[in-house]
This record gives sequence, structure tokens and C-alpha cells, in this order.
Amino acid sequence: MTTITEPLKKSFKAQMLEARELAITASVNRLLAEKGFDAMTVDEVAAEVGIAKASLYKHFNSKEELACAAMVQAMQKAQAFLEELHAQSSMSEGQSAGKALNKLKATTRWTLELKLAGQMPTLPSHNSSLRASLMASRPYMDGLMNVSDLLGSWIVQAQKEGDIHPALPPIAVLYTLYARACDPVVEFLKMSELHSDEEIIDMVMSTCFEGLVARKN
Amino acid sequence: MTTITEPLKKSFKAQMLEARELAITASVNRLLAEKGFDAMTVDEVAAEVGIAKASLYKHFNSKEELACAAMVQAMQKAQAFLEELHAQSSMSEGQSAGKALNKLKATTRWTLELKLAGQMPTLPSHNSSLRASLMASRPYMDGLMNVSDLLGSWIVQAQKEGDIHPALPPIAVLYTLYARACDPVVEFLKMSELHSDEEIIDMVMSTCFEGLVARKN
DNA sequence: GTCTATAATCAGATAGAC
DNA sequence: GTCTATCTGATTATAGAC
Repeated sequence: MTTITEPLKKSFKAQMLEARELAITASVNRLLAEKGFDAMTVDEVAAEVGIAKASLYKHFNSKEELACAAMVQAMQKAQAFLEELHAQSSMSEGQSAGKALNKLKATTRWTLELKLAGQMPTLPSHNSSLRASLMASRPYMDGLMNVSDLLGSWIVQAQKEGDIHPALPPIAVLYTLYARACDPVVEFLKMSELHSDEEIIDMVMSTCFEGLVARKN
Repeated sequence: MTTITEPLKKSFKAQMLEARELAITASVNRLLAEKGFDAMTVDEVAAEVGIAKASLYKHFNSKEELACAAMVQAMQKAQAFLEELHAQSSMSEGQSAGKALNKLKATTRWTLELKLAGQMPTLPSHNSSLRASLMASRPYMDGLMNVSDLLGSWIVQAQKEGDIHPALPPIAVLYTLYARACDPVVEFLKMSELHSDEEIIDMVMSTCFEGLVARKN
């Protein structure tokens, strides 16, 4: 009777496939964080996953698709984090945790922690084939829109609450926060080995939100 | 009589050579700013300079040397700018222009202007063969030391004057300023075409020095 | 020193057996 | 779907004539 076994079989195979692809995107994500898209080779990915390069190409049609899948996964993680934060803050209306600025700070801190842990995939700074692929990827763009909308609303709210400089266009604030995901200051400070990860995060957070100039208030 | 003509001849040839190499580094500098080291091909450089690729390799032994020469030239330009600033401020002791913070701001603004003009060569964010070559290049490292020393002294002075946040290690401030040379926020804002170059610079300057958070003082 | 032509290498992608 | 072996194209670098 195939009516019973077939669906189960299919589901099992699908699970194996999904697991394999998750292992792949995890490796890609790590390599993308470590060396970036250009320096990452498909051979390396295959070696790290432990399968042949040709097998990779059964799952993904190109190096760009490979990287896209990893970026989409990372974007989904970001979405999950933001939604969690959103849900938490709804339960603490009026309290400090509910303040928009604090949500922005928590997000930025999370980003820096991810980066220091070597788990933040980095986009090429210049235009490249990967950029084009990402812009053509619905799941990625949807995720990006989602994240940007939520962060954007927090930025506007924080400006209303007088916590974020009101003269700055929200888009500029958004970009400034996004830029923390690829801030070279983090790597430089890490390389200097003079500070702990926590200290590095605190310094970058401070320069980002408080600025370099001393405050008198 | 070779005693008269020879030196002149030699000097002329040397001048031609220097001019040619200046044309080369200028092209490399532009391409480095536009697409970065990895995406820049030696063929492109040759095409833009208007000579054969093999001729390039008579002047420079590798792609890395080519890029190094351009980076050294850019570094020298920076040195010249800083020294000019230093000399100017010596003549206006006690005045606003002589304040260390203002020199740091002027330097940052100059960096952003260069970047917006497409004349700021960008290093690969991750380790690469170029990094190794630069670290092995005496003229580059000498220039970097020079620039860092001068900026470092201004940072310390600005902290003494109470203008820069005193809790920040000077090295963190230095890195934060260096990072403006490859700040993706500049490109993102430029691409959005919502703001003029001046506005972009003002926004980046503001977030860098004043921070995102509103100031009450 | 400049050129044309070519070598050498590396990395993305594919063929075809199993 | 996975493998080994191979193709293809791009790119760095060089040989050798002038």
C-alpha cells in the first residue's frame, strides 16, 4: 500500500535533503564571514561540508545561489530576533525595555556579537555578481524589507521620543546601523588583542550612539 | 662632450619614466576606488593607461606591487594634507582652527570628500595578498606610521581639551576615523540619490562625531 | 621599454558512471 | 544524489621580436 508509506518516505527524504542543505548553508555562512564572497571558493565549501563539488551543484546552480541561500538564512535569523524583541517590548509598555532606542541598541549589540563570533556573512563592499543575485532573490529582499520596515519604525519612534537626533533622516540612521555589521573597527580592535570582546562591543556601541565627541550633559 | 649632455638626457628619461608611472598609479588608484583590488584586472589597468600589459610588468613586478604603488601615493597625499593642516594650525594658536578636534574633523571631511569623488582606494576588508604586500612595503608603512602618529597626537590632545570622549582608548578613536575611508554609508546614501554630496558628508560627520543619540546640551 | 602572442594557473561549472 | 575526471573561461604573468 503506497498510500501510507509513500508520504512518509517522501517526508523522510525531504528531511535529509533539508538537513544536508542546512549543513551547506552553515558552512557557507561561516566562510562568508571569514573571507567574504570573492575569496571563498566552491572547492573550500565542498571540502568543509565533506561532499564533492559536483554534488554541491546539484543543490545550488551557482556560487551566487550558494551565497544567496546563506544570506537568506542569516536574514531570517535577524527577522526572528527582531520579532522576538518586538514581542517582548509589547509586554513592557512604557518601561525602559519598551523604548525604541533600547530596541535599536539591543539589535546593534546582537549584530556585533554575531560578527565577533565569526557568524556574520559579509557582502562585498563593491558591486558584484552577488549583489545582483541578492536583489533578484525574493526571500532575501522580502526579509530585507521586513527588517528595514521594523527598524525604520523604531527609528522614527525614537526620534519622536527625543532619543535619536531629529535632524538625521531615518534612512541615514538605518544605513548607519546596518554598517555595524561590516564595521572594520571591530576586526582591527580584535586583531590588536588589547581588548576583550565585551570591551570592543562597548566601544563600538559608544562611538555609534554617543559619538566621538565628549558629552557635557 | 658627454659630461654636459649625459646628465640632462638621463634626467629627461627619468622624468618620462616618472610621468608614465604617475599615469599608471593614477589609473590604478581610480580603479581601486571604483571596484577594489580583487575585481580590478591588470588588463583593465593596461587598457586605461593605454599601454600593453607586458609593459606594465616592466614597471611593476606584480599586481600587488601595482596596487602598492597606488596606495603609497595616496598615503603620501594624506601625509601632505596633514602636514599642511599642522602648519596652518601652528599659526593660529589658541584659535578655533588650532583646536585638535577641528583638525580631526577637517581630516575626516577631507577623507569623505575624496571618497565621494571616487579617489579613495579601498583595501580589501579581509586578509589578502595585498595586505601582505602593503605590510612589507617600507614607504607605505612609514607613511601609515607618520599619519597615525600625527592623528594619534591630535586625538590625545583633543581628549585633554575635553573635546573627545575621555573613556575611549585613542586607538579606538583612530580606527573609527580610519573606517570613514571605507564607510559603506557613503555609498548607500549616494546610491539613494536623495541627498547632495555635501549633505551626505554632513550626515556622516554628524553620526561619527556627535553620534546617533540626541544631545540635550 | 613597448609590443604581440602565449604560457601557466586557478576556479566555476559540467559529463557521465554508479 | 554522489562521485571522479574534465572542460571552459578568465586572469596573472612571461617570452621573444623590435
